[in-house]
Amino acid sequence: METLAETGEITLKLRDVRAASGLSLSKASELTGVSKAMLGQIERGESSPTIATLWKIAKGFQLPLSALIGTSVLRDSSDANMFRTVTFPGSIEVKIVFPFDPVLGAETFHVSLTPNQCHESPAHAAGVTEEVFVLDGALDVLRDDEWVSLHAGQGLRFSADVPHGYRAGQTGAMFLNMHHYGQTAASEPVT
Amino acid sequence: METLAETGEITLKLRDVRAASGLSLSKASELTGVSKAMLGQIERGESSPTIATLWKIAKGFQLPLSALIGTSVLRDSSDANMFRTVTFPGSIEVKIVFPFDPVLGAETFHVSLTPNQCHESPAHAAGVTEEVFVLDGALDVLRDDEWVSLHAGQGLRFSADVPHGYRAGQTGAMFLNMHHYGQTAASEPVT
DNA sequence: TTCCCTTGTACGTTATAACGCACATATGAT
DNA sequence: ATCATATGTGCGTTATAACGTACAAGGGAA
Repeated sequence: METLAETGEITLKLRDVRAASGLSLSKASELTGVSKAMLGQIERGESSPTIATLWKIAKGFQLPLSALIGTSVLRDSSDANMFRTVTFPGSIEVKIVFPFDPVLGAETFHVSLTPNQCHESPAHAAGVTEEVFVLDGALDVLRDDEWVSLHAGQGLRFSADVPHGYRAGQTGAMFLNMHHYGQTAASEPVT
Repeated sequence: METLAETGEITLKLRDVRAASGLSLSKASELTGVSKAMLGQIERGESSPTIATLWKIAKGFQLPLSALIGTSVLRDSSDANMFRTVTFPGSIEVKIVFPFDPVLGAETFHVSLTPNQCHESPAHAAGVTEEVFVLDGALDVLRDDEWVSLHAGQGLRFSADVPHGYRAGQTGAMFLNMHHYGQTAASEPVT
């Protein structure tokens, strides 16, 4: 089995997490039930832990597993990218509310539809989920070959790995559209 | 080391994933580079794979790691849980727009604040990100010891692992509040 | 039926994850 | 300075993940 050093691939975020919590290896050991020797080796990339022990560690630190596997420190995208109003050409008017963040695997758009305007969308990649929250007007969402009617203040969550679509009512519609992509940790090897 | 059968804990979704793709153990083996014997044991819960091999599998199937670890088939929460108006007692009025989904690791609330009402929130777990989208009124968000002013139609994304807070303007405020937890898979043990 | 191929599982071996303990190096106190 | 405690790393042993091969069971096709 290859080691992290040999493959040059990413190290788990364990060291960062532990440093952040200010715990020693010993404390972390009794907290997680994993020997401190093992914890040390994992931090140094000398060992590729089992998901069982990874789970113990995450549980001990009360963190989700993803907090350990991905690289990527959460960067604050609020300043630079906030309120950017890049608008897609062509059919519908789309503003970027929250740009895509690889850590979250999510992005949010603000979509405006003219009265009775219809927009069809092909199937996205597997595992993609969309959320729709209607801000104003009436909106029909095509999900599983069925149109679901929504009005302002209502929301709908659905899998976007099948063809789907949006259709505004007679007064047009404005809605938030969140895209959730599987997870991003996936883009980097772990050992 | 305990086995899945002994601890009664969750099995990885490998069997489901492979069944869905219609591949045999042999095919899956040469696709992922993991021996078919190992794949079989993992499916039966007789072995707790290393994250290294888990990564190989995910890579072979072109899936994110999260597709293998969590349980939880993506359930459509649109029908049953939509518009549930569970309201927190005490201070602020919160409605659940999108309930927490372990697959997405995300949830969305609809929060209403009375004029000048203020709500402080302690630091959440590491890796938690919040997004705020103002629907109506004026809202100040405390982020990094600094109040950021938002009005209707604006959004703000920030790390929620530090204390933060919300303060409505003189006309009150309504806003969507999205919580992104790292990833999910965290809610269930893996071996 | 018999042959052939594929499915998934069982066995024996090797590689290594995980453990407990001991050690070297701090950092602090008296 | 010495003593004390705690840090992180190295070593030897055990448990087990991972491999390769061999095997029993289930189809087809002749």
